[in-house]
Amino acid sequence: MPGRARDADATRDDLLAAARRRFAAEGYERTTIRAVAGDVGVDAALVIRYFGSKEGLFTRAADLDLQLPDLTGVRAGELAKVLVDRFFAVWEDDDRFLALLRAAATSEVAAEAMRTVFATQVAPALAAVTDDRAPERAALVGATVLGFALGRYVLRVPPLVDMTRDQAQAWLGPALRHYLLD
Amino acid sequence: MPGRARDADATRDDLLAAARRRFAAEGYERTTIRAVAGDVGVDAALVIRYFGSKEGLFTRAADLDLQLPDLTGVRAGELAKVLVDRFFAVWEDDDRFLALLRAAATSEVAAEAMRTVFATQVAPALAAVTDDRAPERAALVGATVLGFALGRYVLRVPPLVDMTRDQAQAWLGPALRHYLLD
DNA sequence: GCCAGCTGTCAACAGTCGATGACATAGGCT
DNA sequence: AGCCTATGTCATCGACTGTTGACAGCTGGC
Repeated sequence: MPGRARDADATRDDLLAAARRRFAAEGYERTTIRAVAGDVGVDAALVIRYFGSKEGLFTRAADLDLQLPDLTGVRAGELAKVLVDRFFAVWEDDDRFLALLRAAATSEVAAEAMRTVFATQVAPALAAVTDDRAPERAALVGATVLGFALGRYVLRVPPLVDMTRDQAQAWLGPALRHYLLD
Repeated sequence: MPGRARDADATRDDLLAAARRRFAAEGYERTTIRAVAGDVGVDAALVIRYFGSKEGLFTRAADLDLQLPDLTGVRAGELAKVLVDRFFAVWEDDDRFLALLRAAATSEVAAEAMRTVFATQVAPALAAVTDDRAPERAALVGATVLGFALGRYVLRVPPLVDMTRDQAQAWLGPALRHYLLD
């Protein structure tokens, strides 16, 4: 019980949290297993034992659950607000999203993971409010929020960084509404 | 004159072209100087002699000139078409943009270069057609096209990949118009 | 014809990385 | 208490990286 108890599950969780921070801040290639292990105060070999490989660690660290609500019956005027709220929550509560976004630019595995998020989470949720061309609409909504997140969290373009959640909602709302309903 | 003439300028150009292809396809970290040199059939040390370092090579390879036209007096209905046309040209005529986009996700140098493109090319061009909140509007237009490019060329989201230039224009047009004029 | 300098090569270094397998230690169960 | 397994460490391997300095060969000007 003194200091670190020998609790494999807790160590695994710590490693995943550290991996998320590193992947989100530095991308896939610049993140080293040694650094992640060091953050937790553990040997790098343990990471390999627990997750098999660096790719295995990433896959486990960056699995993303958007938890999009059921949009059936949501009024058109409320749609964008609900979506933007949810995306902001995903972006800022956890490092998973940023880890996935940064890595997706250079890793085919991560890009595939991102496509899967689109296909299994975004598209089905939006299908409830669009009657035609659902895949295109979902892709355009995704591109919109990805572009915003890229500019705000990765490129750090000043006007996007300084924007409040409400301002972002006011700007993105009509665009999302257009992609979903026009 | 047989085979490769000993022409330093031509070799430099070949190296830059090869570097653009590699950076665009694999990102900054996965691109090795040895591979770029190998593509041209030259020793890796020569790359260092010509460009100083890997970062120097990247900077020279990924300098981007959008050549945005003067938008003064362009009718509101034509604005989006002009912009989308120009961006498609930049995306598909050269690998510079993709190299910069991919690298910007993991390299602070590349992110800074991207911010500079925003500040010195996009924002001034758009300032001609917006009267207030020009920086925000420019940033949102940038985020829109970046998000689209990310989905289409990097993540390869099927609906975006399959979209024709005209379809993209039809979808993006109203969104850009909103960001610029509303 | 020959030398000087531009163009390019070669070998190597110093560091880092992911991954492996042998080894140590702690702690619960009997 | 004593053992057995889960947990974690250590040393090391082999490959690859950016970068450097010494060297080689071609070519144009005197």
